[in-house]
Amino acid sequence: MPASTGLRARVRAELTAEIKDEARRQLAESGASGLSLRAITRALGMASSGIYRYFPSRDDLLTALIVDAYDSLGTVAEEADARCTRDDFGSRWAAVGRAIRGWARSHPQEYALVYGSPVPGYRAPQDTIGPASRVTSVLAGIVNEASREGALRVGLTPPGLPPLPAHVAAEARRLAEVAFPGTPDETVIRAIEAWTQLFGMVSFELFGHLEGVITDPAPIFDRALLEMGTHVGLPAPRTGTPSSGPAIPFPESGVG
Amino acid sequence: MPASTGLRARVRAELTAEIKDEARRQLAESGASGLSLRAITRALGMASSGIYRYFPSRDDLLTALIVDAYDSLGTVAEEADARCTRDDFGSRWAAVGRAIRGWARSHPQEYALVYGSPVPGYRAPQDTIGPASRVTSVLAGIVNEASREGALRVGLTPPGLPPLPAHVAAEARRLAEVAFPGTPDETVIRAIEAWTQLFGMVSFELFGHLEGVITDPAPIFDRALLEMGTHVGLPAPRTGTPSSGPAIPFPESGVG
DNA sequence: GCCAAATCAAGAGCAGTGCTCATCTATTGA
DNA sequence: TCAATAGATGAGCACTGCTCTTGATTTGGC
Repeated sequence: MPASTGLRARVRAELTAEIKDEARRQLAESGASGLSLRAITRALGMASSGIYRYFPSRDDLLTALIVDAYDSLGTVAEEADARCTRDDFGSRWAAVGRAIRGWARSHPQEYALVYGSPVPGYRAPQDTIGPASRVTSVLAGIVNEASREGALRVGLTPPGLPPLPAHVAAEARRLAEVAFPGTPDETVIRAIEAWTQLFGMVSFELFGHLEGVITDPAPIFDRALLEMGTHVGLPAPRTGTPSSGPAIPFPESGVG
Repeated sequence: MPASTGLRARVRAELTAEIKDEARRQLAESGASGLSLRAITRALGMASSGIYRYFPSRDDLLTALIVDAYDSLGTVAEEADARCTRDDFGSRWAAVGRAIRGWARSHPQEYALVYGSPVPGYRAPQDTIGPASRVTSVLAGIVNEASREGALRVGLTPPGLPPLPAHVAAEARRLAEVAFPGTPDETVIRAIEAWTQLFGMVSFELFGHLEGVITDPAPIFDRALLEMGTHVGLPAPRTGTPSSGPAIPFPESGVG
């Protein structure tokens, strides 16, 4: 018995983890609203009322799962980025995009939990905004570093298009201050567009809106990644055309 | 007593409509999983078991609401398109995009129902794919007509980018046959990108992922619409810069 | 080592849910 | 007119989240 405050605290931490693990298992096979506190306690062999000492309500459990999901996705994105050659910005963008899609496909219910419709009557607490920003930071970081090293193509607005309206430019400047230091307004706006495009496509695929429209989303997704990277001014990947892995099959293997 | 089969059938249709109306009301204030059949019957003053003669299960009611939502959104998109000058393709694209966002903002729970995470344990039946395709058809129709009338800018892939990979081109050709007759492969793929970008941005706004990132989404959304229209080769709107209406406020007013 | 205080486990219970079923009534078509 | 059918009803089942009381354990200060 090393730590005085150890025994009880450790068994509590263990049970908390077990509850979350079982919750994740049920989430994976029944979805968010199929998650039942009583079923969890039943699987763990404890009394149904006992779980409330660990998670004061169902929403609190859900929040914990959301935080974990954001963290899991954030880690995957960061690792994918870290695996790339630092100044190959096009490849980094593509790699992170593919990592996000891969994580979403191997954790569909957790993806739905964080990027689907907000759970009814549930308002995201402050705890989630920290972990939520990790993925976004990775994507923004690529654009920022490319900008800092002069690898970004600028002057993006084509001749036929009007320049950024005042409201848009103002928003871009505000955003540049907090997340895109030294990046041109046009680039900031296009980064937002690419960001929403990326998650829009993943969500459409995961939520079934590509069914009957696109037979194999992987190559389309890769092409979109390439074109959106170009759209924000990133250079093309050096290592040739990126690939989202196997064509049709993409079981539970994905990233951890 | 005019029609022999009339009285009973009409009162049944009326009650069915009343149930859906009450369901929509509850949906708007409690979300999809807050929808309770018993609460509906309570509000309608009928026995709780009576509702099952009109909707055999909760999922069937949900399906009916989904179909109605798709139809409502489809109508709004078609009307917005119809209001535009036929050969002003840039304006049509922008108008339909803004109509979609407007409908989503005034029917957030119904939008979440159809474009959010699929409700747990619920698989979309065939009934939904027809109405679901209406919005998509409007968007595709704009690109198609522009293509047919030679208003589409082609040769979109910039010098630095590789041409469409074989898999992507094949998918584009397949899609062109069913939805984009005579439209170049590059355009088809970019239309898919613009489509997912549009709904990606609306979903991010509706589901709170723009919170703390973008203060006023309307101008950004308009700019994205403009740039994505250009991305697929549509000409710029003739009527100047489009506007998504009032800056911040956007209450329940929207489209019906 | 003792003992009050805090923590935890357990079970009963409440109000709510979707859904089924037997029963009774009202409408229908022949 | 009358059997067949559709509709309305209330009881009941199994489930849910959550509360509260009761009793057993572990803790930290003395």
